[in-house]
Amino acid sequence: MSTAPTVYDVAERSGVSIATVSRVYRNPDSVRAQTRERVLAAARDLGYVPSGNARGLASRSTGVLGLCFPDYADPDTDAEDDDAAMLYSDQIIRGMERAARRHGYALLIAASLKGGPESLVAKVAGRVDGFAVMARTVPTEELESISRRRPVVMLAGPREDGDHLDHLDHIEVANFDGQRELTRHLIEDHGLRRLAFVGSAEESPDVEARFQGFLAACRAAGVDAREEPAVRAAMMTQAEGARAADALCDRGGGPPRALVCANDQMAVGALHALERRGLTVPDDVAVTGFDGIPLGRLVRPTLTTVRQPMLRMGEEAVDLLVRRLSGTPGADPVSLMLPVTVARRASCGCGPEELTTAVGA
Amino acid sequence: MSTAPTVYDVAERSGVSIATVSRVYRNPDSVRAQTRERVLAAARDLGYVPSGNARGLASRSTGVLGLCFPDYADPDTDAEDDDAAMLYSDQIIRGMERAARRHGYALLIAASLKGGPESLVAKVAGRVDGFAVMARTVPTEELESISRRRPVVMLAGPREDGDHLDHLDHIEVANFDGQRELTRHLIEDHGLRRLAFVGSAEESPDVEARFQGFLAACRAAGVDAREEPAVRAAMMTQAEGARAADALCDRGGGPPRALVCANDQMAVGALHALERRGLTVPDDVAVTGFDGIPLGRLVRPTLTTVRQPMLRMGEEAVDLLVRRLSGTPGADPVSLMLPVTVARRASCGCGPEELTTAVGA
DNA sequence: CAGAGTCATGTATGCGCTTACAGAATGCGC
DNA sequence: GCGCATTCTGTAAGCGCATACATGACTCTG
Repeated sequence: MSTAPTVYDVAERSGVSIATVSRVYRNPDSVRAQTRERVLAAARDLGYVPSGNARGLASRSTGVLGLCFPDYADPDTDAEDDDAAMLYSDQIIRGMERAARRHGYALLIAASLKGGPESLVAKVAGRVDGFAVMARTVPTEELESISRRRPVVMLAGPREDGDHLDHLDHIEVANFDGQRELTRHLIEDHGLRRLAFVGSAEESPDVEARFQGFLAACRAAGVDAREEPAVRAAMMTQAEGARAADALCDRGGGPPRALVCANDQMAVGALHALERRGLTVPDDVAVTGFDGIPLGRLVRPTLTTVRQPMLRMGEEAVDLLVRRLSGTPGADPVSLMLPVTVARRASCGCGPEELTTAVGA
Repeated sequence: MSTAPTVYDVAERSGVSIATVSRVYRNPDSVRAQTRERVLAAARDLGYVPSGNARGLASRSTGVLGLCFPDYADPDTDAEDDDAAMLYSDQIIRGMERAARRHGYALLIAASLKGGPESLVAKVAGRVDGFAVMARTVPTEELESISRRRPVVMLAGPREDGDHLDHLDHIEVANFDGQRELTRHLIEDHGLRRLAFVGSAEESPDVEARFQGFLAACRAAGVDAREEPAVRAAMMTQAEGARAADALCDRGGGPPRALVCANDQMAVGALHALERRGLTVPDDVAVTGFDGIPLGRLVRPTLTTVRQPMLRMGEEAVDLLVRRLSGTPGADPVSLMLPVTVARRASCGCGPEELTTAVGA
């Protein structure tokens, strides 16, 4: 790995100036064909690759978009089973990559490190033309500051009214409507009335919106529901989901008729916990999730859930960024709400076939 | 998005020199605490984010690793069904991202564009400290030239002996052993003897290795097998898999007893085609794939296949790159072969439970 | 209180490229 | 063969940061 060749080396070897070398790459038509060939030949001989850093520095743009996502890795997931490890952040990545490619951008991705958040921001924000952030990955204050200088779109986190982030674009999904429809289904179509919502201890606007949807459906049907989630899991993982299910079963009055979990991972954990206790899903207890991760179709019974359009969210994010980058700077912040799909599978008593209903937005 | 603030702005605002500002970020301990605070405060006020480009230029390293992968998007896949769209490149991405994060790197990803290959290389190679390439994503000649100046690891493509690429690290999976074991299983455990291999028209070392494994198993069992794949699909997609299955059924002598497909997508296509013809899998015709994509477990009958350890491949790739970046330059090229897992599911006559056997390496 | 030793900070240069701008070639009509 | 419009190419000035080196402010010792 000797020192990499630069424009100077190529220029010298082909007997032109560095400006001409640069032109060959940036604007080929502005160089006479014969000269161009000489330059390209020299570049080939030397193994020349233009430095993205220098190029970016000089031209003030990188041609790269970024994505910061939380480290959702669920340590409970069987490491051997790659499929199950695919979470929905992967789908956002794929969606963004596709859209970015269409627009001629590459994609830089980084999960939040526990190490100082500066590292995340430095790694991503400093190297891209614009980026998307999954909610609560980066401290609000930092985002606020960064988003003043370059386009940022917030994913899956509802706009937090009144705070300083209300000037950045953001994309969310119909958490409320989806959860309400799913809950309505449990109540009206399956006749369940003792429902328990499994939320999370961490403050999450998504989870809160889902809980409100749950409450709305309960109220609409005249079902008694406490104003607080029945359980708040410490983390939204399988282990915590299992623990939550156990806790609910051990409470006075026996297990509820349905566990409405705020995400799929917890729901899968709950499924396992109930099975261990000898309870049958959905006959003894129905279980539902939220997200639509692939694992939900692999478990038995298959998991009834609300599917988020993650691929599309990634694509929309890129489209927004690109629009910002090429558009008028002062444009008003955009807020998208994407519809979700209620997927009724076996764990609520439907199935084995999957039935779906689009909801929201 | 007015002009982004720079070290100069921060320096001025906090009454220090730009060198001190730089030190605050690069080497905080070398600056007096009081000064540091002043600088950080100014940075915060201004919304300062260090330019990755300038940093990279000056320090000659980016802290970013890259991945180039082919555009595997299968247009046949139902766009609504995000799960099914997850291919194994996604798993490599995830594996690389995880490992990269552990080592303090971010990950830049780009699928090959049809547009001039220069774009791919310029986008990725020029912006990273090292990168992985999925086989045949980048023209050999270009790779050859680039890999002289920075670490490159080739994924899933067997070393091509005798060509100029034999000096770069590479990671492959046990294509031969996996396909041989799977074929042996069909012949010996299910007693099938009329097998047809569905290969691909494009030249692919992976597919070739798989075919050789197939042949080896046939020979070992005294089964008559032609020396050429029974069909070479134009592309390795569902549509082409279906077409291949139809072609085989229409040949004289009726359908074979087993379709051994070179990848999962074609196998899924074949499944559909056979169903349309009123043939039952596995009773009339057994079908097998290769890769282990999530979709394989979602189709009915579930797909017997050879699972590649993609997550691990991504992780190993990053480990290799990091080692190269920190190690002695002249070290010999490394070649890893990762074991695969034969997953026996319903489409070969096993199942409904999945049975697995590790093979190779 | 001078001189040596530390630590904190400033000065100056270059990383490899893009891009005005200026200058050299070339072509055209007359 | 001259003048002028067109190409084409070279010159030079940064882009924002890291860092070697120089400088200045102190502390400590004798």
